[in-house]
Amino acid sequence: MTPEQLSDAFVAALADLVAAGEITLPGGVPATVLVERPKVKEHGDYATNVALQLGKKAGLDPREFAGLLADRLAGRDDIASVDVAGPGFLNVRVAAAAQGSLAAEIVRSGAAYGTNEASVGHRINLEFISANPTGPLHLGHTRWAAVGDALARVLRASGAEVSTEFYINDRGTQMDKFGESLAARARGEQPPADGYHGEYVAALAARVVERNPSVLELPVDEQVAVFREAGYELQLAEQRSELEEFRTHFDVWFSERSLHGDTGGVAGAVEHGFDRLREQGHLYEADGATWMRTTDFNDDKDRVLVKADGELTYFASDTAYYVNKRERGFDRCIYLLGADHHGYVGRLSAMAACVGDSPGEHLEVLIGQLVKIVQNGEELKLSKRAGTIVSLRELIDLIGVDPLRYTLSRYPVDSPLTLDVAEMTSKSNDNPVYYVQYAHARMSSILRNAADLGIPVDVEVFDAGQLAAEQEGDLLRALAEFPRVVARSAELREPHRVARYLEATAAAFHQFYDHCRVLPQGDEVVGPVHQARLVLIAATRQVIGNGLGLLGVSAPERM
RNA sequence: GCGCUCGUAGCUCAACGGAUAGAGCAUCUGACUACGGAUCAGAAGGUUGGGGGUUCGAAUCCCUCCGAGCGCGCCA
Repeated sequence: MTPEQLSDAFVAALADLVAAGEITLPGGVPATVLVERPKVKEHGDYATNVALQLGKKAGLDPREFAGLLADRLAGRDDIASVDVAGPGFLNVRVAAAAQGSLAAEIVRSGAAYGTNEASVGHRINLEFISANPTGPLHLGHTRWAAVGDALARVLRASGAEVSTEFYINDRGTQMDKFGESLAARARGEQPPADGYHGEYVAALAARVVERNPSVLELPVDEQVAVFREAGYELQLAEQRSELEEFRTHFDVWFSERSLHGDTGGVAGAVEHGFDRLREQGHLYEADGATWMRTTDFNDDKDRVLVKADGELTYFASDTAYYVNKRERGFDRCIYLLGADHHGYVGRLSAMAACVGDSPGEHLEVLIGQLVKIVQNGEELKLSKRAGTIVSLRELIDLIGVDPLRYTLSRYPVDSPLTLDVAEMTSKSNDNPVYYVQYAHARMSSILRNAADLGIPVDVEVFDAGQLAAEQEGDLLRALAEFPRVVARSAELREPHRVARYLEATAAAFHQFYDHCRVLPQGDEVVGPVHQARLVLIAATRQVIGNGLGLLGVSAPERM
């Protein structure tokens, strides 16, 4: 029995009580009842506070109200007991057979178990990382890569239509500084003070020269353009391949230049955005510049779109990009931004309002706190010689994709984070990723052994009533939670819930394993218990595998 | 100065407004004739930064103070 089915049972009971005239509910019968897993075992398999919530409305003492509900549910054969506890909680114990049948359902569903309908109909544009193509991706970007990609997977599993996008900031003065820095390095000179200084600049410059052997024979001002464009191409290709290696896939790589018609991509996008603002009455001219009146919507100050010298601001591009996203049919545009960009949230929200949208609904900003990484008690910051923050490349080499992705996605993004290299690379239980993966490998091993013994995993001969041990019940309840965990992760934009859930479920498995023998020993004859437990193992392995998949982490057969 | 985010065990972090605030690490004690010990069982560790308020009930919501990080360009 799943929590959803129990919720339906409560709703039906409420409707019955109303129909029988035993209670009155001024607000009507709710569509769902909140059913949760109690932390304490004594409180049953499931609990609900529905009587506490509705008791007052019904004009009844919560305990009395709860008692009426308990009587209604007590007769069902899938429910073993319903007790009223404390101020009016209802504690439910599910019949063993009803609990156990879930294992067979999971095996039948396979990879589809956990998918749900919570976000069906949502067309979501999910933008993250969006780094400048002027250098390597670093630790901060890596956090967004792991979290953003996991979020996309969780949203899709909940039925949403999702496009992941990387906005390439390939326009503006930093690109020229980039070109100047590369050219200077190629000539053996120091880059300009406000240019790019990392060691990678010299390496990149060398690659550009390799591709364009005669570039240094050009006049200096022409060199810059060649270095800028070639460096851009090389650096972007590196970002893309590293992200693919990190299993973070973007559906769309969106060039800022394309908004300006520079590459013919979305010609007139900026002007089109201005038209929208003008229609809505939030565009004005002052001091030779063109402004958006974002203060109409709680921004601190109005924002310039076209500078007095005729140049467009970065914010003008962002506005055009947002309008473009909306016109591509996305009804929710989600931005993952670092804490150092939180000052941008106010103007983004105001901008959405200025073009006629509702911030918080059409435009959603997730702010992530900063990450630090320490090794041997010291912060890994500047790989001094490279002059760059620790890069995605270095992180993958040092830690590995699985531990890196898992570790970064098991924390909520709004918590500042300190990672320890030793912990992430440790192959023991101080490293949650191995704890979870080990459970998967262990179950795979049992299933291999069963196959060797000629014992099939057969959901048809499966007798759910055999799974009556305490650890089996705990494990089954954990498995039943999976779809709602996925749904909630999607709704709250919190993929870390999946990781936490996997850890709890792996623990439930290990405890079950310790207590319940799955395969027959010695001369023992294969019996219903063995067959039932094999189905339970197959179901658990499926759930752990599905969950790891949502985080983009591999589920190994062997370790 | 204004604004945003964050303060939970020694450390790193969890916890739809729910019942006795939970895990891992570190510390201490147990379980190997191993379906994979990368595991399991147990001990110890807390005035959820302080103080008010809201209610049946607050780590969570509101106010205030303290502390930390970040942001406040016709930069990108």
